[in-house]
Amino acid sequence: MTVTLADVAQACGLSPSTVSRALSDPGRVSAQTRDKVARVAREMGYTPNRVARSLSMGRTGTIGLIVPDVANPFFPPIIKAVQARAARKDLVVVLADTDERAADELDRARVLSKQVDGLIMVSPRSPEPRIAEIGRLGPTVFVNRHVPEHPSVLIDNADGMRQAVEHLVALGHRHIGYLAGPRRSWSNQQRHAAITEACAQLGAELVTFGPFEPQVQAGVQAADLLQGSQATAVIAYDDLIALGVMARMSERGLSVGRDLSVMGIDDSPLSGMAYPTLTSIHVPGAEAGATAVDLLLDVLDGMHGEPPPPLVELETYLVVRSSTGPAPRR
Amino acid sequence: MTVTLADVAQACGLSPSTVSRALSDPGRVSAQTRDKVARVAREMGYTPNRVARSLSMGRTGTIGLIVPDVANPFFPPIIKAVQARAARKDLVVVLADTDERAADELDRARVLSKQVDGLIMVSPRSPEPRIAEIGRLGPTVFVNRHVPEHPSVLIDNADGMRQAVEHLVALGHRHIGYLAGPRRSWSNQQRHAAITEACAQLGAELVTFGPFEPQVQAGVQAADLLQGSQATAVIAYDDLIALGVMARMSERGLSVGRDLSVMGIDDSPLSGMAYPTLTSIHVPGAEAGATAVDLLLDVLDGMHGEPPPPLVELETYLVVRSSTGPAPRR
DNA sequence: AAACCGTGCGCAACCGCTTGCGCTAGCGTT
DNA sequence: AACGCTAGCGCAAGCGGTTGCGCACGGTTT
Repeated sequence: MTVTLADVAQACGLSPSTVSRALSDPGRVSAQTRDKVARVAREMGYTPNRVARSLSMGRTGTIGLIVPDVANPFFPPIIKAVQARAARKDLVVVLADTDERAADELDRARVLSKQVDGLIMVSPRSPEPRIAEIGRLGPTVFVNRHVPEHPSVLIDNADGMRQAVEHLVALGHRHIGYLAGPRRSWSNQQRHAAITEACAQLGAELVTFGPFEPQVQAGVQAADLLQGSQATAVIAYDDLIALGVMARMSERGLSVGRDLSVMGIDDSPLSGMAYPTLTSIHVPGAEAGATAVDLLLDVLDGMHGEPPPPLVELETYLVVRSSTGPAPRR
Repeated sequence: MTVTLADVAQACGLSPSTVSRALSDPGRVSAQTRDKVARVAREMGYTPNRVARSLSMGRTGTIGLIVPDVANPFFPPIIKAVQARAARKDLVVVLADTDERAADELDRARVLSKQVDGLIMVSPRSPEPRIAEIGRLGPTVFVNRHVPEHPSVLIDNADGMRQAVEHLVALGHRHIGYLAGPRRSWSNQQRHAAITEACAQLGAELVTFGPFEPQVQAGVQAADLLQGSQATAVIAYDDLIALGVMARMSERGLSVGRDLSVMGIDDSPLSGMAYPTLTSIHVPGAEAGATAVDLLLDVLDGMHGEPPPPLVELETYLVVRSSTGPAPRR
């Protein structure tokens, strides 16, 4: 049925070993042999069996990618970038979605780890010890979470949050709300801390609400909690929540950008399409994904000198749109 | 380092074959043996090597999923559903993104086909012969494209389009525009044909523009092409294009829903968040994804009776929001 | 008591490819 | 002319499981 290396070898009157070398490591065989093998292989329609190769080489040519929620618009660009970068390195990527269930992360990682060369964990929600266990499963790089002893690509949340607060303060806002993300989210912790600090330094008062799931629906709830608050501006943990807030506000007849300023984080493609367009902190997801692949490959290829675990931090920047405006007089 | 079946066997004083059976097919060994093996395996931290198993069984426990663009919001729900359904069947999914390049589909499919049990091709753009070739690579189910001799899950575009046109005609529109999707897109052809027919039957005049890529930016261009047209309402190939049109119209000071009615197709999560909210034809992406997995499994498991290639057609329905309204008087 | 049978395991081949090592032949040295 | 070296291949042993077949043993039939 399917043509194997042995078949080609027989057709060429050579041994399988030679054919193998001719195909994968030309230069170790004579020029004629190489050409002949190449020709016969093509004629016979030979395609190497990747599984067999994996078994004997101990390398699968596959990387695992685990994300909390494929449907959250923050992740697709990352997934896409990982896929693209991996593809050009002749790797395939297996994808797992934990549906925001932290408990599933370890399980999924366990399953995948047995058939991939390395793992990329994006925005993992698991508690510290469990994360460590995941790290022990095999070469792993973390995105959006700092894990000691492991390469990670992080977002410079501190800087982004500072820009956000500066922007609001410049517009005259003195009472700012933060709509927190999942309690277990590392980036939520980062963002919260950074905002707190920025507010303190810039003389704004901060009120925190939440935690909220990163979903539009949660933003809708959040909007109602804002009712009794002093806040004239809110920063949401992510664009989804921000969109929910805006939708609900508009529904209640309030004008976002005038009566209330709303900022998102991620600058997902949505932000430009919403109404009003959403001011957001741009987070370079695609870049993060590509970088993660690079780091992983560094670990896989260069088992040399054991360089200190690389830690890449990506810059963010503020994108001002129309959901933020001058603080209303009271 | 890593503990293998042989290690466990030795520790138990048994042969590898027995251990293998004890683990995968209890019932073929005595109760005591089964328990002992299970215990020792656990103690030693044995985890089967999936690659080795794949090689000897000829089954990888992996399915391939190829989509045109992960970043297009229509696809993530499908991906998520496929992943979820596969996971509960103990399958992992490898994902490939062709970035809307039809030419890449066959290549990616070739690569994946060698390490998966089956393939799911979502909205493939390749021309007929190439599709056939993909189908020959191994068990394949197609989503959003009808491929004879292969299981496919389709969207009942005809019905959806008819609903769309009926809606517009009921609002008094007599000149309708269709913003076509990629020429090679099967669903674009379907939709175009269905709209054409519906317009003919319902007495509306149809003008087609495009083709356009399924991107917001393309919608922006499309909006400008609409300028000189008679059309008082447009149906876009997908939500993205529709959103682009709306954005551009608003920018030009026109009121979508009054001056011009706009409809999308897909009813992606975006539609509810846009401004104005987008009337759209709901396409059950998640359901399609899950169904595709089921069909694929049918093919893989039941090599029995060779039932006629199943063809599942999913229903669509109209979701009226505020981007469509009565036709303006002229 | 002899023939018979089912249960529980082990043997060994195999899945398809990679790779360390050894052999051979042809070449250049001295 | 005898010898060492190297380029080019083949042998065979894995990689870690699965599985058809046969064997031994204790227990039933007659």
